[in-house]
Amino acid sequence: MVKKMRIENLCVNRLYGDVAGATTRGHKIAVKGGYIYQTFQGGYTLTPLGWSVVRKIENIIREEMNNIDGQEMLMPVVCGADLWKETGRYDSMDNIAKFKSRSGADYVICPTHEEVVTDYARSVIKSYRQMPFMVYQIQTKFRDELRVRAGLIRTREFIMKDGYSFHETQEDLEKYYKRCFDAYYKIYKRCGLKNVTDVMSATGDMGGKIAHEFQLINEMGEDTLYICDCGFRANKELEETDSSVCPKCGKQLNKVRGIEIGNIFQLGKKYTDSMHMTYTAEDGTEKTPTMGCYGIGVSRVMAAIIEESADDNGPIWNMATAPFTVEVIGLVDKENKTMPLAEKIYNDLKSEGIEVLLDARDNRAGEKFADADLIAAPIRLIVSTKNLANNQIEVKYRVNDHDTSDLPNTIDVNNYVDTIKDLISKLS
RNA sequence: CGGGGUGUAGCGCAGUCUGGUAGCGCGUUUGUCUGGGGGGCAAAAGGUCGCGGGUUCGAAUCCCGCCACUCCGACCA
Repeated sequence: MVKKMRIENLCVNRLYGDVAGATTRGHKIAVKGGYIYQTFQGGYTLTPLGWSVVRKIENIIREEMNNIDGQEMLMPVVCGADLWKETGRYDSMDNIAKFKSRSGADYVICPTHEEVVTDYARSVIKSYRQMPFMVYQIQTKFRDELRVRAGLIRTREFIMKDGYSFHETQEDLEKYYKRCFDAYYKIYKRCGLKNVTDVMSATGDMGGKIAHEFQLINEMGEDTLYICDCGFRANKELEETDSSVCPKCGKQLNKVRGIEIGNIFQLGKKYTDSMHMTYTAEDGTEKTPTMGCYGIGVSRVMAAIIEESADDNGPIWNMATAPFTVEVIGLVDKENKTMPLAEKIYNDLKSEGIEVLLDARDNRAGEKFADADLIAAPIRLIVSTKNLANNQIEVKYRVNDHDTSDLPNTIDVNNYVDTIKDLISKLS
């Protein structure tokens, strides 16, 4: 899936002026850069640019989930109401969108998939030998939230990675829970998120006893976190009692804002009990498995990256998440030497399997640079008469997870492919 | 769902109070000059002024109803 594109054909609308209704920096940039387009209140179209970022985040998540033995699958978005009535959540959850078919049957648009996955698992699992296992999916969810906020930070429709594990014992669940916990930190790091922490959280609609949220500490966050020097960390819902004192050590709690970018739960037997999922244990008796679930708001992660890493001109991706690896900009010259060379570099990089964007428009430099900042390819090549006079191509970097001070500012016009491949690996 | 706000050209807005033939900036198209951080000049295209009803000789403007969007709150990946 090698992506290459001329900028004028990229079906994305970058804005010049103000973005009406955007309250956070990240929301503004996401709209201004043309990553997202609001289709309705709480529902965004991911443009070719935004979707390519989301796909990269998804693939990072896939790799890390597969690394902890997760098995990817896909469940239906819409579900008959029966499964939800089995657990009682059809009536107890407020944000389920419900509708009736023409024949009058009740349906829900799944806000999460515990019921659906448990129904599947109980049809598959007969023996203790089949456990433990974890299945996950990356899929669109819909929650009829009362209020939306800040672009992709809080929407009604969103993309979520949801994983579900099944175990014989609480000990085994806890062991796996820890593996997943660690995998989450790897995911966020690979996505380029920096200020991530975990807090104990309330279990809410999901049920169970133990739950953790992964939070990006950021002023724009809608969650309030309480953090203590002794290591105690909790979110507001859990720690709403005497909010100023740590329940562990008695010291003063620090209050910070966070964007929730993941949530994991030790569910216990809430679903397996109510949905009568059993297996035959080693001793021959029928037993009920215990369960964990693991969510990441994928589209929200993209929003969180922009919220955390951006300058006044646009987002700052890393190599793993940027929509293009390299952008080649040809600056107009009278002799018409720069554009043919820009085209050649573009084609050469393309055939090397590098995701590359070409800006060879007959526009002024300022506009091209502004667009480049919004698209934010980590490596920017500028072909101009100025540097061509010395047989050089200028190179600029847009990353914040690597020191680029030792990297070259120009590249020899006769040997750019190897140099660029080397730069890509250095910045990855 | 409560309380505010807004709907006028692709985007951002003025005009509404005080009714009288639809405006500005940016973008788009054409020409031209320019050419390293969103440039200049000239011309052109583009609107049932959110929708429905009412008042009036005449409604973007006044009245009634509806819808959408948005901000703050309650709710949550």
